[in-house]
Amino acid sequence: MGITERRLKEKEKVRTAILTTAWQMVKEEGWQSLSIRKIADAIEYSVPVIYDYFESKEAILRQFGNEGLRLLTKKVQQAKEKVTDPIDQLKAMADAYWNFALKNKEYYQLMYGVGMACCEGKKYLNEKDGFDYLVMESIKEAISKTKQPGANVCLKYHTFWSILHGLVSIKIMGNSPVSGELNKMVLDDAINGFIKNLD
Amino acid sequence: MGITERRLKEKEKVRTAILTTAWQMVKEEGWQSLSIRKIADAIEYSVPVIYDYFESKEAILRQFGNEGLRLLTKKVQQAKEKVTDPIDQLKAMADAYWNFALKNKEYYQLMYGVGMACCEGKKYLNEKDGFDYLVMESIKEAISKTKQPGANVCLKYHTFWSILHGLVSIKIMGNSPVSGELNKMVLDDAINGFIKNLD
DNA sequence: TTATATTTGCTAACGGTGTTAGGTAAAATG
DNA sequence: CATTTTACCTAACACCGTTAGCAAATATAA
Repeated sequence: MGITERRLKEKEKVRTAILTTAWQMVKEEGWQSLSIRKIADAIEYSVPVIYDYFESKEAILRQFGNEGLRLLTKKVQQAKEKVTDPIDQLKAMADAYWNFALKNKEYYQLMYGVGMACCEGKKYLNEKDGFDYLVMESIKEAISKTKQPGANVCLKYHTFWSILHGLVSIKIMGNSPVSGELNKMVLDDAINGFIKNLD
Repeated sequence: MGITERRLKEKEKVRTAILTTAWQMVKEEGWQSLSIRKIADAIEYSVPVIYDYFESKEAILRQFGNEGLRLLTKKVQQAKEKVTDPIDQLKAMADAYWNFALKNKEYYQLMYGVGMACCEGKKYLNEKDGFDYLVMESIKEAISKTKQPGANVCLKYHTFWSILHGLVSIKIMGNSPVSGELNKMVLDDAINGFIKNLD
């Protein structure tokens, strides 16, 4: 069965060629200028061939969206594992989130629709699986040591995430009048406020 | 000169017809489905006529963007004027911002590129004129009464805005697992944290 | 009033997009 | 060897923003 195997591998080759070409284009010119036709042109196939591998352009975007989510979750998890104190964990995770988003602007844009086509949002994410769990765990632990151990963990998680997302998307959109270093200070400031308020 | 006057008024009529038709479409089907051709069709003119009134589609969007900004600023200002204590002002402004964004989703999306085409951001806003000033004023005053009157006002403003924007854009994208009432609690929670951290 | 100039609006096109119908030639299967 | 499946293509459909160029109506000047 060597022949069909080679066939399968070549199909896989085309598939990855589509993805890597698409990714390269996005890195170079942004999501808005990514087109099926350009991909087809670059991999030297005709346009309909793309549709043998992906049912639509959106399917390609979904692929990247989920990939980004996986990478982000991994980074956050690794950051968390380096420390044990829940407060430190929250700080480390905020840092990791921030760094990921800015180093992988394209992923973040796609994942959360920051300045993207197609507003529906969430479209390109199956679930926000790991991240919420990782954060809520630390919050729960941190809260248990305070005067109000009955505080709503889900609410606190949502606040945490909102702060992060707001900061990141303002930064990514380039709407920020604040320069690079100061931005990191804003992050620390906001997270500090969040932590103080846990108590 | 009654004739030319009537002419001018009729030109103005077409211009506003373009805008109101566009706005209606956006309200009904979102920004992504707004097209020059559909507008032309709806106002029963041919396509190039649109270009006698607006130099491009982007110019139309800019129009709405600035309009949204003006409305938001007004709402925030009104909210601020109702109270005198700076802390209360910050809370009131946060509330006003939140309410405006959710009641005028379309404006907010356009203004800050939440799930929109064309990422560049800020594209549709001349300046973020009034809002920043209004907020910074209250922050300055609030800080002066604390132990650290030397804190960076600009940084604090940026933190404040990030929290708001994060919350709002998560809510608008429908990515939020949190329901309506809880969302308001998240806002209050986050702003409380911010205020505690001013001290 | 007539001749010229300006405005107003149109059709038709250019180059771009995602997507699909339908056909051909090569390869795999019986 | 015949048949079916696969791989791939050309050409089209229905959209999009934008613009060139023309015809008719109107306003201005002689």
